[in-house]
Amino acid sequence: METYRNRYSLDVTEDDYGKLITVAGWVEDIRNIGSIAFIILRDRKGTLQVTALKKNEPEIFKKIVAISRESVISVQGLCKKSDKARNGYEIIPQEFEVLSTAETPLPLGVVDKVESELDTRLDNRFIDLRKQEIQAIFKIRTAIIASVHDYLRSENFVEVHTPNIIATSSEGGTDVFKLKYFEKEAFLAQSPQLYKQILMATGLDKVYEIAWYFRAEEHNTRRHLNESTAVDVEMAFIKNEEEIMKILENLAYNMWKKASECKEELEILCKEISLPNLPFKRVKYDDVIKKLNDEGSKIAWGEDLGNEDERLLGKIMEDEGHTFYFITKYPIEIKPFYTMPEEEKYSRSFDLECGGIEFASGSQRIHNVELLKKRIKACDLNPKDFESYLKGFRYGMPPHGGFGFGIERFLMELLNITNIRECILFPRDRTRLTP
RNA sequence: GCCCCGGUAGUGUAGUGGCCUAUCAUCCGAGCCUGUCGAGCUCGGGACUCGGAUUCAAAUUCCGGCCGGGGCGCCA
Repeated sequence: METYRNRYSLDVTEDDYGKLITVAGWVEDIRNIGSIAFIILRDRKGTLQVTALKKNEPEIFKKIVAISRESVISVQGLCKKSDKARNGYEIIPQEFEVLSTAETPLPLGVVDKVESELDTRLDNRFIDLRKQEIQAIFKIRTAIIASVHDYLRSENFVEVHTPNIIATSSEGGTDVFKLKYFEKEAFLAQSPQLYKQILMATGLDKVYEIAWYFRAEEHNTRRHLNESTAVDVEMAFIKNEEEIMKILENLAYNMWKKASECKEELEILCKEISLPNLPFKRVKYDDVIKKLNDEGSKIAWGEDLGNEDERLLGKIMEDEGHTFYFITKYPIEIKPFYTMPEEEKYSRSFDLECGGIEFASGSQRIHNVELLKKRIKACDLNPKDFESYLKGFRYGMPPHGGFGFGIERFLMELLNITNIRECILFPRDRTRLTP
């Protein structure tokens, strides 16, 4: 054989009928009927059938019926029109090569009639990902990320890559992963927050990063990962947070829209996606508290929304016809130190929520170094630990703001996936460090 | 970090002191079968998370470890 593959299963057309073609992939199933045997061969596009008759090709027949499921093979054969085969054609093998033999039994069935637990699937993620419905999640993920690049570049954002190994924790407070950096102590970045802010002092004005977030919090839920990804955006010369919210809602809309265009994948997942209306509803924190209290929540002003409250609000907003909505003007005391205060007790901050789940969190930032130091102290942190960050504010820092937008959370809500671990290839959670 | 629940063949499960030489399906192996497509049929294979305790007797009760699931807090 000159090549292992010159057609994918679903790319075969009527023009190929009667011709020699070469296909390759994984043996999904073998059905040996005695004098005739079928192989269901799977590649990234779908499956096709290889049909072998014992009397015509006894040698190939013998090899075919002996192969184990999920082995990798390449087959050259006659592409024959057939009403009995699902794709309308089948391959009559002339040459047959086993590229890799799968051991038996499989740790996880690809097309078995029993479900497997998520833990088993994650332990054998490479097999789990052979399922088209699992692949569909990541194909949609690719499409979403492509839309992030498309949209933000169309708005003249510059893509950046900031360090993941950093000297101080990004936002203080929450747990960070410690590591040894030669003779020094370092941390894994909780987010690119401090660096994307420093970049606002450069004149790049608009930056974004598809960033890794590392969080050492010992949570054990279906909504949390210790290593996750996000779209981080920061932009300068803004008058207020509304300018950032406009970018965010357009970004979210574009991501949602792009996902809705993944017809094949959505069909595999049996999902339908309807587009939200722009602009998204803005609700002030004060009004959120009122709404929640009216519905029986005991939340007091000044508290952050708990999980139950977030879900309740999601329901309330849904009833009012809003899937996506912003919660704005949070009390300054429940926001991180870099958040721009407003009036006495509020802040120029916002969260983007969808159906009771927080997708993104952002704000206008403080650009005055003295105010920033004051806020750092007020949050029980030491300005000395933030010296290299603060330096960026001393030699000309324009007003700026931005947000972080969790990609896995977004996918989860988009596709109604109940466990966030399904939305990332190799999840890192409280106990999982492999694969 | 706190609380609740669980761990039985490769994968999923049934079994809550003796009916267990542990159920069923899937899977794996052998055989039959010329159109399968959740193929069918026959035969075979394979498991009680680990350590300790209670008991005449433990998959089953108790204690501890390990592993897993869920919730809360925190967050994205």
